[in-house]
Order: sequence, then structure tokens, then C-alpha cells
Amino acid sequence: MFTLQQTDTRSSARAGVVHTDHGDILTPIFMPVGTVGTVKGVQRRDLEDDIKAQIILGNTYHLYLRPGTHILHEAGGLHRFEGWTRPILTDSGGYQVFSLTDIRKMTEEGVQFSSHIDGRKLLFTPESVMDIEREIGADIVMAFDECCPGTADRAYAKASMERTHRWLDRCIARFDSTPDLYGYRQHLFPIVQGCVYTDLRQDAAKRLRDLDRDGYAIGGLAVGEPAEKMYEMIEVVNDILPQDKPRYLMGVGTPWNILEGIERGVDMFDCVMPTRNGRNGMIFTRNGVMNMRNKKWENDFTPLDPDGTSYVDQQYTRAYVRHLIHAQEMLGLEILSIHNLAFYLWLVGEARQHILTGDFKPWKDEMMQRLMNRL
RNA sequence: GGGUGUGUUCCAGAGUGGCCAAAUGGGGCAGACUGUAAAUCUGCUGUCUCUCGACUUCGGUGGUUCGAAUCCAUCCGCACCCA
Repeated sequence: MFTLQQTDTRSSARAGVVHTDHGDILTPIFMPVGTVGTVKGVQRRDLEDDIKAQIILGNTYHLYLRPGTHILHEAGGLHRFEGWTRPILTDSGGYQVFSLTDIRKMTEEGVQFSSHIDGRKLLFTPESVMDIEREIGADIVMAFDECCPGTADRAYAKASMERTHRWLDRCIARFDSTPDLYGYRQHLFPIVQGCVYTDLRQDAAKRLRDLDRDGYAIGGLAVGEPAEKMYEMIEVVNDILPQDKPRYLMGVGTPWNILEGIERGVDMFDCVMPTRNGRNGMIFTRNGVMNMRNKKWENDFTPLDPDGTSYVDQQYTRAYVRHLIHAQEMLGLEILSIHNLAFYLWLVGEARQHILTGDFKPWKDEMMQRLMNRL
């Protein structure tokens, strides 16, 4: 499923290709999040042509609640339902175990959620989640795990990890005994947990490595622990995961987080940050972050991002965008979402080029300084 | 011309003797956001020190009172009704 093309000489950065039946994904890659079957505020045309997204996410928990798995099955899978012909990856609902703590109850069997929509009780088990993900039909499906909080103590983290492993066995048993429903191949990625504890992360990585799946995810990071701990855990895990399989760092992150991840051998990233922060008025650029609500842009009639690669960067001025955000006009949300996603895809594309040409490290070091500026 | 009502901090609008620098909403300013319960949330929004605290404000002026945004007189503005 994965072709490793180039490994950086001065870091663990890699360039490669993930092959799926919906097309190849050039790595390192950022995957826009489309939780409920839409990358919020962005039309498919812009996602494809302007942002140049190669793969997007969907979420099992959310899609199960709405529109419901039967509708997706009837549509012929999520690709057809939302009209996206490139690869899709679905998260399993493991993140909701973390983010919806007050409306869920965890047992060995699975997780009982009280629907955040109408309150009805739903039991998610490793088996039912695999069945749902089969029906959604993503190219890459994530195992059902617990995204353990970064602040968990060691005892909790260990128990959580072990349960995730037991659930993983059940996920694999179910997934491997059920067919692809729509005529293309689906791939199940297990998830390394272990919180911020080196030995737990090592245990988890070794256990997963031996399963010999098509790709691996690193989960439970950027959930409350210090960034340095996150980087450290990535190194620990990537030292163990096989070189010839793609590695996906779940839910990360800021542009600088992503460069640090790439440097440490991560191939795939996803995060709500470009879209959510965009909707909340913040944009990332190669020269730093900008809060477009700020007064200083009030009469700045220069392009939104003169260095940006998206058409919105050249077509709209900062003053105009600030006005749209202040007036709560939906076009503002759309423009900033498109900008941020285009920037993220540009960033990982540049990283890939620099890995291929062999100067990733100096390029990364220089970018880091600029990315974190506040403009 | 007569009558009634009204004037509060950027706006709207509470407050009708001390617990009022003054509710609440809006606006403004800033911050947060990491496998999306998020077009959301948080803080600040008279001045000065910026912690305690001090000072100046509720249309103007003059009173009553220990004490007034709140009561009285008068003037000014605005709204509506009657001629």
C-alpha cells in the first residue's frame, strides 16, 4: 500500500506514496477533516482544484447519527454520497470517547454514548464500529480506540492502552472477516496509544508492528500534554514502527507541529485547526499567524496573503475579509477555511519537495521561525 | 399654544435615596481553539494607578439630604396627543 521514495539524511523525514483504489496520496500529506460528510465551508470543487486535497476524513460517530449508515449504504458509500472521488479516511469515534466524556460510559464491551443530538443511547463496540466503517466505505478505516487524555496518570493510561489493544483484536477479527462492500479495497489502521509514557508507547508500537497491517496511526497526542512530550512520543513510536508502512499522526496540528512531525518520520496528518480556526477568524501563513478580526487590518487593502497559493489569497483584501468576519458573513468563513487548507496543503507539499531534493532540514528550521510569528 | 411623557456609561435599555462606575443585550477590543456537540468559547470595555485604591460620571444649573442617576425648582432637548 505504501512506497517509500526518499528518506532524509539529516532527519527521519520521509517522502512516499500511499496507494489506494481511489488514487495515490503523496506524502507527507495533510488530510482535511470532513466530519459529517463535508469539509465545513468548502465546496468540493475548491477542495479538489484550489486546495488540492488528496484525501479527506469522515467520522463514524457523526455519520452514524446523521444521516445514518443505511442512507450511506443506499447511496453506495460515502464517496458517492458526498461526491468525492479521491480517498477517504474515517475516524472510528475514538476521539469522541475523549471529547464527549460527559455523555458516554465506557465498558469492556464498548462505549455507550448518549447521542448529542437527541440523547438516545447508542452502544459502539469494536464490532459495530467496523460494520459501520464498512458501510461508510472509507479507503482507510481506523480501529476503535480510546483517545486517552494527555494528562492521564500512568495507571489509567496503561489500562486504557490495554483495553484499546483488546478492542483492536476484536476490530481486526471483525474487519478481516467482513467484505469490502463497494468493490474497492479498505485498509484498517491500528492506533498506537500509551499517553506520555515512553515504555507504554514502546509496548504499544511493538505490539502493533507485529500485526503487520497496511499502515499505523499514532493517537492520543495533542490532547493536553506539552508539545515537547508529543514530539518525544512520536520519536519513540517511529523508532519501532516499520519503515515500509505509512504513519499517521492523528489530530495534529499546528503548521509547526506538522513540520516537527514530518521531521520525526510522520507521513499523514489531519486536524480541524485550519477549518475551525479559519471560521474563528485566524489564518496561518508562511510568515506567521494573523487574527483577521484585529483592528489593524481594518484599512489594509493588500491581498489576504500575497504569498498564498489559493485564489482567495489574491482575490480578496485583508480589509474586505476583516469586514466579512465582523459582519458575520458566511463568505468570510469560507475564504478563511479555503486559505488555511490551501496553506496546509502547500506546506506539506513543500516539505515533500525538500525531502526529495535533500534539503528538508534547513528549510524546516527556517520555516519554523516564520510560522510562529504573530502578524 | 395646551397636555402627557422622556433624557443613564459607544448604542439599546435596566436602575426611582446609601448594597451604583451603574443590570442585561448589542457593538468594540483582545485571547483561546489540535482524530469538530465549535460560524464556538473566554476576558476586557469611565479615568488614573492598573493589586489595594483614588477620582470624575447618569441633559444643564441650582437646591433638599449625613448621602442623589434616583427627591424638588428651573432651563434645554426629544417623543406623542390635543388645538
